[in-house]
Amino acid sequence: MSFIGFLFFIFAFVKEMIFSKTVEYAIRAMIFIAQKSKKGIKVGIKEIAKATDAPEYFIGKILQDLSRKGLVQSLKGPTGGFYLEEESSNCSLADIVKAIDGNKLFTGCGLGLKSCSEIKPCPIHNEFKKVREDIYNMLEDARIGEFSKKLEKKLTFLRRK
Amino acid sequence: MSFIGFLFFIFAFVKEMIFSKTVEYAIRAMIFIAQKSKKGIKVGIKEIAKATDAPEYFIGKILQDLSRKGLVQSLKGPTGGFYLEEESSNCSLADIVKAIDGNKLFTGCGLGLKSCSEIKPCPIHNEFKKVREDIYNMLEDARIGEFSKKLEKKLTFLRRK
DNA sequence: CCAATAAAAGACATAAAAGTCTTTTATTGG
DNA sequence: CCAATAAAAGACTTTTATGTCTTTTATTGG
Ligand code: FES
Ligand code: FES
Repeated sequence: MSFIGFLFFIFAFVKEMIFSKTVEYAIRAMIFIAQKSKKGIKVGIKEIAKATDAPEYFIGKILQDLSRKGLVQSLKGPTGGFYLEEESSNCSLADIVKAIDGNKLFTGCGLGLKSCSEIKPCPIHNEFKKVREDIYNMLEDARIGEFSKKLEKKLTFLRRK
Repeated sequence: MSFIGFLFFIFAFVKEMIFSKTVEYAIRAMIFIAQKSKKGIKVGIKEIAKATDAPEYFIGKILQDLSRKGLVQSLKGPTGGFYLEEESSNCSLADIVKAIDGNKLFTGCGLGLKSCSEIKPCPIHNEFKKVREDIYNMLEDARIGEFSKKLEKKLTFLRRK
């Protein structure tokens, strides 16, 4: 295979993840904001973008949306930025996914039938349903505020160099 | 909320599934072809599109691709169509996903870090890894040929009216 | 009040996914 | 051989996701 062909081969494998880019950036940003908020610090978009390795303007749009929906708080002007009130830092990753992409991930049919149905199930319904519920539980159990300690200790990361 | 607002509310919930449309159509089509192949019948694109409620030209493209990759067999001309050789009907859903979208779904980081890593894990690495493995096992255990009986008995469905 | 700051809002641009159509090639039965 | 058939190939369009830039609005400290 030629070198160019090899590159195509590699890029062919850069697709299809569970979450959209928007959701990925949103979760990383929210976890970062939560960490700073615990110290009473508000953070600006530039800092968030750097810390989470996300496109600056894009993460701005996403947070603007989450802000309208009340999942994150913000303040304009000098000393302004994004932060989380006590209640918001208890929000789950599932809440973020729902706010951005709705319930489809948690209720939709794995093979794309118009809806998931117990009565007229698709061939993988039972197995898929279980996985879907596992995903939901994982995201519902994960609260935005709970990641700070491990991040501080550098046991987990929001970006990779 | 206005009626228009309500419509937007509804449409906001039509996004973000685990599989791409391409993968969904591919799996439905492959299961259908397998069912017919057991009876020694080759099926054309029009019939596949109808039976699986997929866009005709699009499923054509998808099967063309899978055919090049050897996951499905085809024959041109009258009495031609798509069919599965014995070996192909033992192929797993994981094989189909891999052929179309690569390994990202099975190996990628849930929060979109450049790669998933045990050494520098993202905050949800452990939980996500488990879910990811469950998805892989579900798809690897499901063989294309094994769905025919339930489809015949109308216990499962490839389309919903 | 004012200048600086930072998010909100809205318009715009690009890339990728999804879907369609037309032409070509292979196969078949007569 | 020939006409009909059906997939392969390739070009194309549309839609959605992703990403960028510019202008407006709110807030602050001096
Ligand atoms: S019907 Fe397909 S997952 Fe339930
Ligand atoms: S590092 Fe994110 S899932 Fe492994």
